[in-house]
Amino acid sequence: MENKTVTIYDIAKKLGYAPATVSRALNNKKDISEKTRARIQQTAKQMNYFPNSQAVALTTSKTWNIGVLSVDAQHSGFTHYMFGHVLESIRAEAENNGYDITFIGENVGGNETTYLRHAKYRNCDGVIIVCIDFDKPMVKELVESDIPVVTIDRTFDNCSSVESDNADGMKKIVYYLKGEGHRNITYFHGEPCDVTDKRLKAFFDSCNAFKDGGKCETIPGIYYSRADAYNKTKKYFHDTKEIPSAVVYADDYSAIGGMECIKDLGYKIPEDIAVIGYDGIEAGDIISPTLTTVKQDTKQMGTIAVCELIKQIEDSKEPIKRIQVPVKFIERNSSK
Amino acid sequence: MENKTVTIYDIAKKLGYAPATVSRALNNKKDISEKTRARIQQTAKQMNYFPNSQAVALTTSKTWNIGVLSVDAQHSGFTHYMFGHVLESIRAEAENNGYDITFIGENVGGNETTYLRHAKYRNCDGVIIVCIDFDKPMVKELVESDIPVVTIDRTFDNCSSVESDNADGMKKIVYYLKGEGHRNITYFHGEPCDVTDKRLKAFFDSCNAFKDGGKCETIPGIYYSRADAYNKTKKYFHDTKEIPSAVVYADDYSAIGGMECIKDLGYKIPEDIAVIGYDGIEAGDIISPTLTTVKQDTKQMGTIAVCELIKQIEDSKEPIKRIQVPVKFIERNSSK
DNA sequence: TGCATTTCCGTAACCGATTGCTTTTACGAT
DNA sequence: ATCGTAAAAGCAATCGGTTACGGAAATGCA
Repeated sequence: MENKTVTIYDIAKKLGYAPATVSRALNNKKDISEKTRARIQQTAKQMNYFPNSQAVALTTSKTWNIGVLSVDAQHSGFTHYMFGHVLESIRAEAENNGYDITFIGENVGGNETTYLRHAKYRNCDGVIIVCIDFDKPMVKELVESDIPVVTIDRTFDNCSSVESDNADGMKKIVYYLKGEGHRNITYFHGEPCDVTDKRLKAFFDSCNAFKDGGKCETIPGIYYSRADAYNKTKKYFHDTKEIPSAVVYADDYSAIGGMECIKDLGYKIPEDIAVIGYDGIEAGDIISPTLTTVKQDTKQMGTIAVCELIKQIEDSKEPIKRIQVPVKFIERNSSK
Repeated sequence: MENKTVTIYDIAKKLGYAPATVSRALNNKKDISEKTRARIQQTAKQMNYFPNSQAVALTTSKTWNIGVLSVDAQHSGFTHYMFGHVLESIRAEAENNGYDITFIGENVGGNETTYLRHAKYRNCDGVIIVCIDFDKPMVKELVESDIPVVTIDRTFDNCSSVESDNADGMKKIVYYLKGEGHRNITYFHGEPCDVTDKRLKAFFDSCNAFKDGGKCETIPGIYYSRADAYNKTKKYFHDTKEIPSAVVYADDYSAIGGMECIKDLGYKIPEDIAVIGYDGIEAGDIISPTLTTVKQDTKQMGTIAVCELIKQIEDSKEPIKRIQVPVKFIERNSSK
């Protein structure tokens, strides 16, 4: 087994060229004859040469590495439904473009750092941020740094963003329910954040667009918690004077928790109460009744984020963009 | 905004020392007085210095980076239930130990490479492999290289491995079913691979341990496919002469698909037929009836793999180990 | 006080590339 | 044959650190 890694010096020595010449040949630079270029490339291949990424990065200060900052409320990482799917899409698209990804964390080598320091330590060419708590000072520090950044589901003044069309998603839900004749709708929403704000606004705007005298209520809760949704629902149904005919949840997990409660309370879904979730998780199609929901296009979100970031990396004058990714309403049995 | 990154040369110049001295001070080396060490460390901190990882890696050839190779049959990446959870655990534990992770893929910079080349290109200190197709030549090449490797759910001669106790998991299932009085059991298993082989062997061994004249059958299929499980189940129930009283599936998703079919065929679960899955996905607790299953300890698996790998990295004489991670049987309503 | 050690720090080579500048070579024109 | 110019290749500095080696100063001990 050939254990020693071959460098451009080895190639140079073998062929009698200077290392610089080898470098030029391998990088398809000018100032080199076709003949030597071919010779060098060929020997490089046959010697199984590949560049040392650290050395390249040190001189060119380009690492072909993009940082990913992803923090959710429960710190579930990849196992978070939305983030996991977006991250997978990011990974795949990055790989297609020759980039590796590095997860940005709060500590490096055992001692704490900031996200920015971690990103700079690894010399990330750019960073994609997808997280709940964009208002954390550390996140802002990164966003405001000189590293190209693309954010997902949140906009900042100085960097591009990719957003799921949250307003439209909620609008689709409300218009659907109104179309089905529901007047009183209650929305159990998630933790306050950009996404939540947009959906809340769209919820009220859409409800108000119908002058049907219906009541639209919102109850605060947390994302991705069956238990929380169950408890909040129980309390709400106990306290409220007027039971709504339709309930919207922050996400599908919450919707599932909510449905459990609603069933336990003796209501029939969808006959007595229609239930709608958000996200489009697989389980929505498994449970009974199957769950009406809004599916976010996580694939697109990740792909677009990477493409935009690469543009920013390759051309610092690339204009900042706000990109909306469409969502899809999926009607299933929990609402009809 | 301070845009220029500070180097040890900046610190050296500012304090009037040689760069070498600064390096020694910051790395807590010998040959330096306590006084200067303190002075240098202090100024380094106040100048917001942090090392350039590429430069460090270039000289020390240690990158604090571990590669992760993870390929599943459907290429679902993080979104694969088992792998996603194991990967998250790996990521978290790596971070705790100061390592970043890099996903090893088949192409770098647009052109194809082997896993080994990718890992060497990034100079990974070590690699963790968790995948379906360990027999791929590229995987073998990596396993047999001089890079420390830890495999998950598969053993090789020359590297440590971490395995979920698949034999015990299946044994628990069979012994449970036998205890409940089931004699004929059919096992719809996944694609051929180490894991499948171990479970199959345990299935037969366990069944044979009971001399009750029961029939135990196995049907090949694929992992994580509701549709496949549905179809295989349908065909099996149609073809078989003797309907089994218990059915075991390769994983929980398959079990869910299987249950749909069984219900569609008019059988009651668990009264007519008991169903057991494998993995312990969240949905198993949501569907009805809730799914009896064997939960794999993905957290432990990832954590242990990282710890073992780091030991290998830090001491090349660290002995090779075979580590088994216990599983947990979870009895729910689909079997009782 | 003198000499042998330590202790502390600087010099310089090195890791593996890239690139501006210079030199050599080749070639066509005069 | 001479010169000018362009093409091809080499030289050497550089990126930001680490570390073997050597020298000076400080210390120990007699």
